[in-house]
Order: sequence, then structure tokens, then C-alpha cells
Amino acid sequence: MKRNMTELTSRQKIILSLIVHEHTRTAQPVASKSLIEDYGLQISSATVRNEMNTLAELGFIRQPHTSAGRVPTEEGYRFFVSNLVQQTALPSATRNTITHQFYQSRRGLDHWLPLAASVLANQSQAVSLVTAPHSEKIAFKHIELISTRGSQVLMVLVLVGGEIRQQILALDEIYSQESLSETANQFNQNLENKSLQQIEALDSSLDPLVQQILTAILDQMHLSEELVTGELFLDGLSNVLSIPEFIAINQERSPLRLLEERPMLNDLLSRTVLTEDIGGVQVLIGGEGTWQELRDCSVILTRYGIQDQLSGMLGILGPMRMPYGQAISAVRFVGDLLSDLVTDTLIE
Amino acid sequence: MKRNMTELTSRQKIILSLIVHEHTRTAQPVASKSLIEDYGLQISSATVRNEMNTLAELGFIRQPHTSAGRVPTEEGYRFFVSNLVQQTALPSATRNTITHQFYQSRRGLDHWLPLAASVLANQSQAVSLVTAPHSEKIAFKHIELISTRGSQVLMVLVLVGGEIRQQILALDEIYSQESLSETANQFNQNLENKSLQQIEALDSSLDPLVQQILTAILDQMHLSEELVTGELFLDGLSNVLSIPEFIAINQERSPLRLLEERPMLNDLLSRTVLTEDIGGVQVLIGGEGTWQELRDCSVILTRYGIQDQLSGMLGILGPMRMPYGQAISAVRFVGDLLSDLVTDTLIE
DNA sequence: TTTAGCACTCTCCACCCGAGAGTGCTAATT
DNA sequence: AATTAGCACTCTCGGGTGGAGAGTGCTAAA
Repeated sequence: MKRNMTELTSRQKIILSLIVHEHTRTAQPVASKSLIEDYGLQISSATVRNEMNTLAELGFIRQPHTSAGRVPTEEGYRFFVSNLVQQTALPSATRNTITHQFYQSRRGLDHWLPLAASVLANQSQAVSLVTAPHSEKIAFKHIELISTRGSQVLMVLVLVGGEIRQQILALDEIYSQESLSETANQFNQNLENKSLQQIEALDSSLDPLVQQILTAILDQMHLSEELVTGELFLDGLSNVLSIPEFIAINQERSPLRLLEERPMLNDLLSRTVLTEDIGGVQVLIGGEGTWQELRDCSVILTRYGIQDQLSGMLGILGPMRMPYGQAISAVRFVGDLLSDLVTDTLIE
Repeated sequence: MKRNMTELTSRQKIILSLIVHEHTRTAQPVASKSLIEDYGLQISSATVRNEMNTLAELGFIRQPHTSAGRVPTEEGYRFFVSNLVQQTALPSATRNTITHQFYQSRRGLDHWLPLAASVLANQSQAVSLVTAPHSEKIAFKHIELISTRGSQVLMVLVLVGGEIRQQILALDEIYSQESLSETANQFNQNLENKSLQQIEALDSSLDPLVQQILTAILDQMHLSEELVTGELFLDGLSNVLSIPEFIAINQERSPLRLLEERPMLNDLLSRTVLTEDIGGVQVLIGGEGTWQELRDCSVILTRYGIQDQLSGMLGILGPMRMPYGQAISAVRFVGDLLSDLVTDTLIE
């Protein structure tokens, strides 16, 4: 029994690839005979069966029952994705169409993020998720105080990177718009590009207005530190409703719960894609022992944005039986596209 | 055969109510015998069957097949909701818990809206949706121009009602932050509380900077006119995965598509809940002939906000077999709660 | 090392059958 | 006239059976 995975003969690799391919296509166990017929292999089904036995010993494929065809195992998919998958680049016509959708009428992130989710969902026929980009280090850029009604003030805080946070402040007394603007100006002059830590270290002023606003600023900056603070764009849910893996035995264990429970999602994202540089695509197959909900699913994730400055995440969630080549290409393509867009509109 | 629906005898009403109740509980056809046993009726099953025949003639219940129990029809549910449903107010302990969640640490809409979706989903065990509130009439409140990099400028536009819209502008030439601030101030002085129409009617200035910004403002105000422009908060998807009505025969017809396709959703919302005053709860049963996707589902919707000023929508989407009493109460309760919160923090 | 041949295994589907749930109808009762 | 007991009838559901067919494993030959 060969232990080293890379010692597969090229024929074994071909057969494994074909099994994976055929199984993603038909969702059925793959028979030795159908393999040589459908792909025109110049070897007999008996030979294929012999090789299948070897692959089964290595743990890459298994039989649902005696005298059934073969199904890739989790290990099999993992080997396939690591060593055998070939990126099937999107057709250039498709690429152009997508790019055009993004660049027409530059509407900004609130247009691009849902569009990215929609494109990913369509291309992969799976569930897609896209998070808003997020500064690596939280720093003050600009504040605006707008008098609204009585002592209520709308604070609009812009962080370096372009993130906008708003809050309604109920101040102790009524201030005129002039004095509010003046106070905002002071903040803008003194705090520009200051990090959260630097601002926290400032001597606290005694002016109650300034004090109150400073507290609010710090609150908002702290909130912004959370990983997935703001919006999460999902799409393609209906792609996946008829896939048994997603309905699972009981609904408590459905993989979709992962998308609804923010703590779980944060955990997943921070443990995987956050460890990677921008541009790298990570493939998580079968929950890797950690996420029970993902037992029969795979997740493909990447980061987009600007290294060490600003980044968000995007990816797809689909059944383990998934066209990895296409899916990885789609994730990479959309990720790169968003990175370009974000770079063009960076708020320094 | 009685034609007038209100001519049901009180016993017929009771039986219809019980059938609806029992069917939502068990998802099974309801037998005459089980009805008198489980609810302790003082009449015989034969009498119940006679009444059932009348109800069947009126089209309120039907038999899946001869010699099976009875199931409410769409019409039956409609009659039940219009005439028989009794609001089962949420337990006061639950109400307090929920209210407390909303009022603790007043973080604003970005906290409340997902919370509302989550509460609705939990209370109804269905899919919930919440849209951000939206001004009835679009009017300018405040603008801020922030120089970022080169000739790029971040425009932050605040509308009356508190809606914030942002856009990155690539200006023709590089302007200093001072001149940008000055321009912004001019806008703030001249445009405050001006409606979209009023601003459109203004003489176009010849200053290229002013012209460019005015165009951007109008663009953003136009975007804000769309019904569901911004975020849509969904929750409870996993509640519904195991419900056959949602998986439907083919995934093209899944009711969940309605939540993913913005045009469809806009259509649904504008045709139903938009016609209603704030506080009114609308129940849409079985798509009412218009929405094929909702054939076996019901939607309960309401508006929240401030009449004629600012409003958003919230509601739930569940199987037609749904505990309407609870669901309607939950929607009404959360709607009222959000209305209060929005009123407290109105940006005039 | 590969392959043809063949017996063997297991699934899948169609069919049947009996039990049981629930009704509709009729005749008796209130 | 309304209600009810009684009973025959209908239809579903679940289990069991059996045959067809798909696919394998093994052996022996090339």
C-alpha cells in the first residue's frame, strides 16, 4: 500500500479525476465501464477496477455498498483539489460581460457587493457570500455633526479606508449647528489618520460636548473592529434548495445555519481566509473535522482588497460534489475584480 | 348551498377554526373523530362530518382523496384570517425580553434592523424580512466632501430622514480640502430641505465643480427613490429548509426566489403593504393568483416608521399552514417597536 | 500487466396484500 | 328537523416479494 499521496501513477490520477468529474456531473456512483465508455479510455474496465482498488486502499474513493460504483471520499476531493484540479478559466465573453457590469456607471460598493454575490451565485450555482471591505487598522478620517431636532445630533464618522459609520447622539443640551461644525472641525484637524489606540490615549478633554463625541467615536471604532460588522451579501440560496446536502437530516445541522449565525461565520472566516494573503483562494472541504454543519459541503473563499490596508472576503458554499475548477476560477476572478475596484476608489 | 360567507353558523366557524388549528399543528388531514376527541366537542363525529360537507361545498376545506380527512383550502385560510383568527399576544415576558434587546445600548438602525429580522424569525419559525426605512419624500439635508487621494473625493450625502448615501467622485482637477469644504457649505446653506424636484429645477451653475457635485447629488437622490434600495435583512432561512412547500417541485419556483430577485420583491411590496397605512398588517395567502411562487405560502407584512415621512417594511414568509394568530401578533409587535425607535431618532 | 469471462451481490422498482384510518350513507333516535 | 349509531366502502400506507439489471471481484488466459 502506497502511503505517499504524490506517488499515484499518472493513470491513477486520470482515473481519480474522471471519477470526481463524473460524480459531480451525475451525483451517482461511477462505474468502471461507464468511465471508459464516456471518456474513451483505451484500457479495459477490469484494469480500471484494479486501479480503483488501489485508490480505495489509499482512501480516495469508496463504495457505497458492494457491487456499486465508486464515490470520491473527502480525502479524494482534497487530493483532487490540491493536485489535479485545473482551473477552467471563464469564457472570455462571460468575463467581459461581468467586467462590464461592474464598470458601467461606477456606483460604488453598495452596487458592487451585491453584484459580486449575484455573479458568484450564477457562475457557481451555489450559495455565494460577500462581506464589505474592512480596514486592517482602524483610523480616523473625518467626522461630521449634523443638528437634527432638539438636542439630537447625527454623527457621521468616516474611517480611513472609506468605511462610514453613523450614530444618533442625544446630547446634554442643545447646540447650534455652528458650534457643532466648529467642534467637528477641531476633531478633523486633530484626529486625522489617528488610530484607535492613539485616540484612546489622548487626554480626555473637560468640555462635555467634546467628551461625549469622543466617546461615541471610540464606540464606533471599536464596533468597526469586529470582523464581519456590517453587511453580508448572500445570493443563490435557491440554487441550493433542491440539493439534499443542504437540507440534511435535521434542519439544526443545515449548512445554511452557518450563514445566519454571525459568531459561527466569523469563526469560519477568521480561521481560514484571514490567514491568507489577498488573492489566495482557500478551499475547505467537508468542514475539515471542525464544522459539523459542513460535513457534506465545501467552501471556497478568498480575500479581496489591498494588502495590509483594506480587505473583505467573498466565496461560495456548495455541496462537496462541486465543479471545483469552475468554482475556484469564478471566486478568483470576482475577487480580483473587486480588488481592482477597491484599489481605484481607496480612501487614504 | 349558502353563498354568503358570513352566514356560517357559529358551530361551523368553530369547526373551521379547529381544522385550521389542527392542520397547522400536525400538517395532516384532519379527521372528524380526532377533532371531537382532541378538543372535547360535545357532538358526534357524524355531525362534524355533516358540517364538514357544508364547509366543503362553500370551498373552505377539501379532501385530498375520498375517505381522507379534511384540509383547509386557500379560501378557507382567507376566511379564517379575515373572520376567525384571534391575535394571541406574545407573553409579556417575551415582550419584555425583546423590548429590552432593542433598547439596550442604543446603537441605531444598523443594530435594530437585523435584530428585528432575528426576532421575527424566531417568533414565527418562518423566514423574516426587514427593509431599511426610507423617506417618503426625498429631500436634501447635508453634504460633506472629503478629499482623499489625487482628484478623488468622497461625497457623503445625508437626506432628510437620516438616510446616508456615499459616492466616490473622480473630479476633473485636484481641489484642496478647504475649497471642497467651502463648496459643501454652500450646498448646505442653499439646499437644506429642498426636495429632489426643487433641486432639479435649479439653474445649473457654470462652475464645473458645483455642476459635477450637483449631478452626483441628483444621481444619489434618484437612486434613493427606488423602493428597496438598500439593505434587506433576512433571517430564519434554516427554519424553512425542511418544509416541503419551500423546496417545491422545481427550484425555479421556490418561494425563496422572491427574496433574491429584487424586482419581484419590489413588485410584491409595492402592490401590497405600500397601499396600507403604517400599523396595518396585511396577510397575503397563497400568492392570490398573482405570484406563482407563493402558491403554498403566506406572507404577512406591515409598514413601520412615521406616516407620510419615513417608512420601512417588515414581515414574514412561511407556509400557508402557519399559526396566523402568533405570526400576525409578532409582526405587529415588532413593527410597532421599530416605529417607536424610528420616531425617537428621526432626523428632521 | 492487462484483459475477457463469469458468477455473485446488491439495489431498485413494480407489484401485491392486508391493516387501518376515515368517510358516506342509511336508518334509528331525540 | 337535527343528531347519531352503525356499517360498508374506499383509499393510503407499509411491509414483503421477486425479478431485472448494474456493477463488481476473481480467475485464468493473453
